Amino acid sequence: MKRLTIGQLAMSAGVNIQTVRYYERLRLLAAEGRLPSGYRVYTQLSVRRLGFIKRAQGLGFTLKEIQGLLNLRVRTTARCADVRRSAQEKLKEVKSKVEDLKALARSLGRLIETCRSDQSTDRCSILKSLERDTIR
Amino acid sequence: MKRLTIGQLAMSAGVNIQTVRYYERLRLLAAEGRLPSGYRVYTQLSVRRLGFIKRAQGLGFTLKEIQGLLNLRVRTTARCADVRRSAQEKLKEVKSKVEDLKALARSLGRLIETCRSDQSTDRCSILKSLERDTIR
DNA sequence: CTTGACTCTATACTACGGTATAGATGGTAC
DNA sequence: GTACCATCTATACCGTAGTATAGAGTCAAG
Repeated sequence: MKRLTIGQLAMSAGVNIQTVRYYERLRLLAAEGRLPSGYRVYTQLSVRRLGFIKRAQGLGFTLKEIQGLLNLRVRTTARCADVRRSAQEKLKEVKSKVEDLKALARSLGRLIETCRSDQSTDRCSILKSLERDTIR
Repeated sequence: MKRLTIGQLAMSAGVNIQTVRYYERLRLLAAEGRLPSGYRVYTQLSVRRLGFIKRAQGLGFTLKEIQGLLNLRVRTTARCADVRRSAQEKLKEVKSKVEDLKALARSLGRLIETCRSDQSTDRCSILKSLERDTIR
């Protein structure tokens, strides 16, 4: 199996070398081994694991949560149901955030529509609306 | 208008007193004035402003971004058109954030659907999906 | 064999969004 | 008038997720 240095691994995932070492400190990503010089050695497994971490992070999981996911994978006794529950919780959060943002977008959209741009600030409907509790 | 102490204001929004002073340092929330003793004095306006900050924060805005939203209201020299433009920019941001989150929700939903909860972890599709590049 | 890029450890620093503490003073109820 | 709680300033600390730097050692090309 092809062996990689820390620099090559970092490159493969587009992260900083320090980030890889940081993940190692957090016990998220161990090197496969060390050269006599002390250089860390990685393999394709490391590339996949790092990829897993970055993708999960992109899905809104914190590093701590990712640790949990990775541990589930290691403990063969763990149930898929646990992982599923974790993802479902995340999904609920994300959906509610979407609704909140859509409400804000509607508010902003409404304000922009009613704003006549040729007026001075003291008659701007956006500002007037922001002064009241119209936003939510 | 009813006057509040910092403790009452903090209580009204369910935040820490230190948080209120922190927002003051960040120029997000100034006290209406001070008593001879130096105690900060707030009004219902402060309550609404703090409420606005917490709501916007709940919608995923950083404190810096919230500053921008609040400045729309504060800069009296600005022309209404400027305000409108700012609001439009913000709307664009919000909409794109919504799209990102919706994509994230779809990914999570797909993963949850294909995960059969009666399987052990080594066959869990959520983990498999994260391991390969199936997501996105 | 030297040069330059890479890696090592250790430590410090960053940004963000707070929270806690110390020591002093203020406000109020009894 | 004395408890006792609230508030004041200033400074330090927390967790999250990194990024930067110093000083030493390593590797590979010419």
